[in-house]
Amino acid sequence: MVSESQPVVFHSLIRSFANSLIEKKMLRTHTCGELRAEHINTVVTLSGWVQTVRDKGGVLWIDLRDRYGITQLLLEDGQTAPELFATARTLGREFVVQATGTVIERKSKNPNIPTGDIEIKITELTVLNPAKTPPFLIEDETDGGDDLRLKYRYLDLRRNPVRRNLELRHKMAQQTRLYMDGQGFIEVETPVLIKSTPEGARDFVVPSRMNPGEFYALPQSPQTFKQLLMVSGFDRYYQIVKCFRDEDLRADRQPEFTQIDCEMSFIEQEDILNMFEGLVRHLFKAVKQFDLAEVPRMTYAEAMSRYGSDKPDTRFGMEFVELKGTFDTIDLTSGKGFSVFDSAEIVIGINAKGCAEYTRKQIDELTDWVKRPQVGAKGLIYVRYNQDGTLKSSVDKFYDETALKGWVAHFHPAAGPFEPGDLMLLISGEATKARKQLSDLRLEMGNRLGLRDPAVFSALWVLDFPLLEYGEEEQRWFAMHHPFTSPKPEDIPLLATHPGAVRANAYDMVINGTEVGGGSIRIFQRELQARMFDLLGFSDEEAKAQFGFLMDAFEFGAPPHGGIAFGFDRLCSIFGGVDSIRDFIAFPKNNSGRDVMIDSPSVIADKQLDELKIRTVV
RNA sequence: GGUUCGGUAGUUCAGUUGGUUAGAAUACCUGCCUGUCACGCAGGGGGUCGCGGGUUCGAGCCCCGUCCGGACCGCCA
Repeated sequence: MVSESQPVVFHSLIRSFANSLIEKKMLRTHTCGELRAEHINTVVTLSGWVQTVRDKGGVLWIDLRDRYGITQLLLEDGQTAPELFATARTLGREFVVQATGTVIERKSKNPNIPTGDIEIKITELTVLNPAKTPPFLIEDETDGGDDLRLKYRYLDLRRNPVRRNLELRHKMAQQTRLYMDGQGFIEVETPVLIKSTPEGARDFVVPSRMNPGEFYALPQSPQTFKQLLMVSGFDRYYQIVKCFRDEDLRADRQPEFTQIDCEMSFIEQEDILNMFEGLVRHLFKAVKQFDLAEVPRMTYAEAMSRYGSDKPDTRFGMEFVELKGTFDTIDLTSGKGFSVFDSAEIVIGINAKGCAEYTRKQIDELTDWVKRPQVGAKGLIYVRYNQDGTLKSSVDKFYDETALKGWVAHFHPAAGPFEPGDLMLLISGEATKARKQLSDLRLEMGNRLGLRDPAVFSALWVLDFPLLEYGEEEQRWFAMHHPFTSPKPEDIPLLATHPGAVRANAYDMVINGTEVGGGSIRIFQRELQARMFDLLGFSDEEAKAQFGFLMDAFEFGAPPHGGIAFGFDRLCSIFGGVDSIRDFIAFPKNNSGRDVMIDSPSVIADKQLDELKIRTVV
């Protein structure tokens, strides 16, 4: 469309643009989204991007687009100057143009767009800047793949769906600040160049030129700083803050992401739960006009036994039923002996309602699905409750109908009453693994049965997480949340005897199966904090070197405190009803942590490496 | 680090058992068209089939390697 061999045209473009500036004419009097029937007969000037040109010969329309909408420009044979037609016929997609004309009523209206009653009969048309043909369609339903869209993100951001996501994000941030401010919280910025710590996720590190051989780390969260702010007496702090983790990416994980980070003093867990249930409810109301139901609470242990997950999707039931295990179980000892069940620590199942008509092929396919390495089940047992009341299972060789009827009767109402037409899917094995596998299958069945509607919101508090988990490889205990999390007072005696049984004053908020926020009541006494570090395998010296400043601070009058942090990007994506957080971030990284638009990370010059004293001399 | 799917026109994709000149849609270009708004009609241009090697009379298709991308597992206190 625009060839490089048009210097004359370009010069004239620049001249006409200059002229319009010299005439002190406004580049626009209105946006492309605001003109309505009441503006008819007004002379207006619009500027924007050419969405499309529809040339009918005797009449030609230009759809002019900006962030606010699309307005149709009209050129008509006999009414519009021929030069304007000539200019209009040079326009390509995404040219930036300015047009002046009169708002008129359309002969044929378009009820699908807000400006569809009017059009602009133009008298002036200026190309402010031509454009190359974009590599993908700038339309709601684009033909561009993810990679291409990221490479030309500035074009992708012109599209309505992505722009709307950023507008949603803006609204979420605004409403968060409104709520937090209303509750007396103060927003304090904490440093970005901080200190690397061995616990938790990998740090991004930044070499220090002035301190050769030494490195800053970018914060995984402002955790220690917000605790220090509590010691300073800022009893209600929050921050909408960038955090960094050098771990592998996912659709819902970026190396840099944003948290709503909060901390309060002189509070108990109950205060935090109420305060931030309030925040989430406020956001739903203000942004989605949705009245979120009171957020139910569930202990970690309960979540694991009912859903096999610490972040269950509670938009649908399909709860676990234990046929063998630790809770409400039945006798599975069969006369013929089914070694798989006999040797299993646990046998658990779900009710896939209405799936009894699944063919052998479909069940085989499900079996293959759970046997994939990502899920890792050894197999899948089914019991089909036929419409005629008979039962058919994959273990008919081992269990008679009476036994199977016992299983069916064992399915409690929360699992979905087991009725003719239903399909029981059972997984057995070691408890932790089997629960995880059945949880994966439950979510997959939820997807297949359309039970995970993105327009439905179900929130949940998960409470009483274990304080510690054992790392088999390292042969030591790790903090499940982080090392500043306080144990439940009544469990403190267990620290010495059964560390794995100690429950933490820690809580997560889960919405639609996604962990959107998590926090804890912190340790605020030096003694207990030192004991935690000891349990986590820190020597006194290490603890002092890593967190001495915090331990010191605890000796200068630390108040009882606790807090929570919400994953802001995730929260936005859930509000938007989308799984990926990428389209709620203006310029995200791809799956390999690369920004394909600016091509980073990239190599740096030897000179820079020399200055930083980190150059490897070969 | 691993599993898996993919890489063919600007773009999104199809391409049979290895066999003639690699197709479709859309985008782009040209012409026609006075009420379009996913405009329509007619015509046209556009390909190192990611890259390297191998098997074969013959490779988009098979094999090996490699690069890139997606989803997932590990990882993410």
